[in-house]
Amino acid sequence: MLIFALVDANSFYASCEISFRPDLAKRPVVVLSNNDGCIVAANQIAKDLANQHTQNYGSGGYASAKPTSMMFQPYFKVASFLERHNTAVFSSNYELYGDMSARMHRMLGEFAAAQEIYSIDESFLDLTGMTGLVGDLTAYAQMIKQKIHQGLGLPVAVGIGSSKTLAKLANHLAKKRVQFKGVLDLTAVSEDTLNALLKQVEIGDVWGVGRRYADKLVAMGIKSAYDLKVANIKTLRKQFGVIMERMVRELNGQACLTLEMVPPDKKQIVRSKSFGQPVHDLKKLEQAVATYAARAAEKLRQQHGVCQYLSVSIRTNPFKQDQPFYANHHAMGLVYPTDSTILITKLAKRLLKRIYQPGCAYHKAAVCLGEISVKGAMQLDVFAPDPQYSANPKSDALMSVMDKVNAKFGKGSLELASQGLKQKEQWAMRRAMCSPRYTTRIDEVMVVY
DNA sequence: TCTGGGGTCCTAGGACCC
DNA sequence: TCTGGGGTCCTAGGACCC
Repeated sequence: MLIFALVDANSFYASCEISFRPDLAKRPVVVLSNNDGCIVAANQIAKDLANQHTQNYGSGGYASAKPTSMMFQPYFKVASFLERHNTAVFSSNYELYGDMSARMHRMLGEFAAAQEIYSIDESFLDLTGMTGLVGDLTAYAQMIKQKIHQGLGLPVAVGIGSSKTLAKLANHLAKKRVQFKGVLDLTAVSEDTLNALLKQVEIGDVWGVGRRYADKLVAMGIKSAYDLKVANIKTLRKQFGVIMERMVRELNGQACLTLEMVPPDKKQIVRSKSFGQPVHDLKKLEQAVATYAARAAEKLRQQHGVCQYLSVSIRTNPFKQDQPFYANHHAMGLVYPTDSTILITKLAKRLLKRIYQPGCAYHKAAVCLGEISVKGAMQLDVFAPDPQYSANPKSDALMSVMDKVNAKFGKGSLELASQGLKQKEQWAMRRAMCSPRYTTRIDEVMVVY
């Protein structure tokens, strides 16, 4: 039997801050998002406080699957309430959290042969076959928990199960029920006990069940994790697809998901941020977009990628009822995939100009790089869409075609030409450029596009 | 006054090809 | 009765995660 452990830090951002300020341990602590917009982390004391006073500020505008009444509240709505209760409030410090996260994951990696770093504050560990080495897994997990606390001052909970979904679920219970003292090993309990525990977990708290699925499942009479475990797998498969089938199997202890020890490269890199103040001016918008583009390009180069798709979006504040709402985005494919900051920022600015409307109070901008591949592979892909041309992708003939295009229409004209083209049209253009049949018709190709 | 910033996967249907 | 059939690519939309 496979055995997975999920180690998850409690209220990670808040705990990081508390770690350096032990005097805060007995006070409510919250951490705010970018521009101090809303609450993204709250320690247990703050959460309890909020639960007692939910009616004071309602459930908030964010549709979160599993809302804790405190999380994602706009800060301004709860600021005075928090102040009355002597809450410590922090702006987010992502460098600190990133550093603490790296330390925690490094430490956790020491406790198992295999580790998957699942998120900033969660690791899956492979504990399969460890009982012979370490004996009781609950005791082992308690030891892990204590080491992390001693080393970093971070409280963590450990859930153990025979599938990732069960480990997640065990972690959830370990955090919620004080009697487990932060550790629950579902592989060590009897079937009856396991089922009794699953009955106590709301369907929406199962990993992979968001609000939409939860609503639908409840309507079908599936209200708890146990209900899902024993539900008819074929019916669910038909109605929800393969994801739900997998969840049912995982709940039954059949591991369908494996540990991913090497994080895959990103398929898409996004940099988006709301502004502290409304921005009207194109120049200022350009600055922001150029910065985001440069950061995204940096990230792209870190994974040795090149992007083939670029999009820029801007919007006004959707919460401002008294102002007209405007949101738009524009995308382009790049005939030459690139990781160049200069080119990417330049093209991003060009896209921005297409969607910018004077007179709007902009609130947010974003840059997205997509269709990312490893450098060498993408070159081949782009220069040789047909196998018959792939023998020598950088053949003299091809290069001369490109030289010819650039000479005739100016450097960068290919990017310009491909703006707004559909994927298919781009391929057609590339094929046209690569194919000896078309080399004499470059002028036509460029004119057409 | 003041409302986050990232990501992934699956599916259905249409276009197109042979 | 039954009006071809199989395959791929692309896109949009819907769901989820932290």
